[in-house]
Amino acid sequence: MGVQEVQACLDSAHQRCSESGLRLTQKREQILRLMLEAEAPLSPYEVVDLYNAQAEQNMPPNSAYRILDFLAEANLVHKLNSANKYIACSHIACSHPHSASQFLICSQCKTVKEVMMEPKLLKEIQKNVSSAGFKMRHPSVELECLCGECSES
Amino acid sequence: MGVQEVQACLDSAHQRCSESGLRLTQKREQILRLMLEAEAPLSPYEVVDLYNAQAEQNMPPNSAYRILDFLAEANLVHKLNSANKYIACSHIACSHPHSASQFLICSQCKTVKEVMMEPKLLKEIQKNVSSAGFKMRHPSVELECLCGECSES
DNA sequence: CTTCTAAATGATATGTTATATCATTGCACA
DNA sequence: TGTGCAATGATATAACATATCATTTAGAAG
Repeated sequence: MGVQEVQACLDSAHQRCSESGLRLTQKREQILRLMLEAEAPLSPYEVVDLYNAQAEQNMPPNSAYRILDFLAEANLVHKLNSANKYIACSHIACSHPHSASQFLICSQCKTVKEVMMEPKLLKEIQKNVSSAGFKMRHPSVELECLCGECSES
Repeated sequence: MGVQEVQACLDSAHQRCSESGLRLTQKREQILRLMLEAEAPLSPYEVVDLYNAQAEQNMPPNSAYRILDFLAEANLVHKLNSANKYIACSHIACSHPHSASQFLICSQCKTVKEVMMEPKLLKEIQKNVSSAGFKMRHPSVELECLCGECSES
């Protein structure tokens, strides 16, 4: 993601936060920037290492956990439960609303692709869920895959 | 699951393993029995504790990890990646083939319900995957939900 | 511009989960 | 009944996650 795009995301993030009364503090913004630039899923400890290397500071792990949780709550990053990692949302700067995401996770090289689910597909899944007496809490799906490159080799 | 059902699953598991050249050793069978009786997702360490309590032995954690991995490879238990837990497959003793599973995981009380996906639904998901150049490796889906009871309170 | 307050972050310790390495046991096969 | 490989055990330690309390900082109120 280019510098301008990152900046656009940060601006948009600031706006969305202030609209909903959330505080996008300096640290949180720094971490969000880092996630946007990474464009790959990062664990809290990886975030710590990256941040400390870049900022020559010493963020404790619990801060990284807290900040990532905040960003996930604010829908600025997604939590990939199956990998215990976080990845920047690829639609922060978009203005139009989005359907749920499918995360395709290559179990070999760990790249992640976020694709949209058709509303119809989401509805079908939710139908299964509700007929079992459950309610979906987080309309996203993580799938264990092989990416194009890895499935060739 | 009743005693007879558990036994039927174990018998079926033995047969399936010998057919495919896998060794369902005594330890592995004991762990599988334990998982079948539990009917709930268990972490490797929970398996260790249960086993040690029942058998008055002292299984090291790495053995539990290895055995659970084996059972998952053999499709006798499912690995729930989002929870890092394992749950006995609810269809070991069935003779007919099965479609992929949807695991509905209550994020509050942690109960899990395994429901089947209609082949049509699975196909749609796979279509999304392949049009992104990926291949599904494990046709199962874990969904963060609230169960009936928890969504009431 | 201060002062107050609550939220955010830091420091520290420790609990929990996962894995690496090597020794030992046990089962299949000759 | 040895022999060799797979399975398991023993041990240590790495990696991950969280709990608790101290400190700082940002925003509200005066």
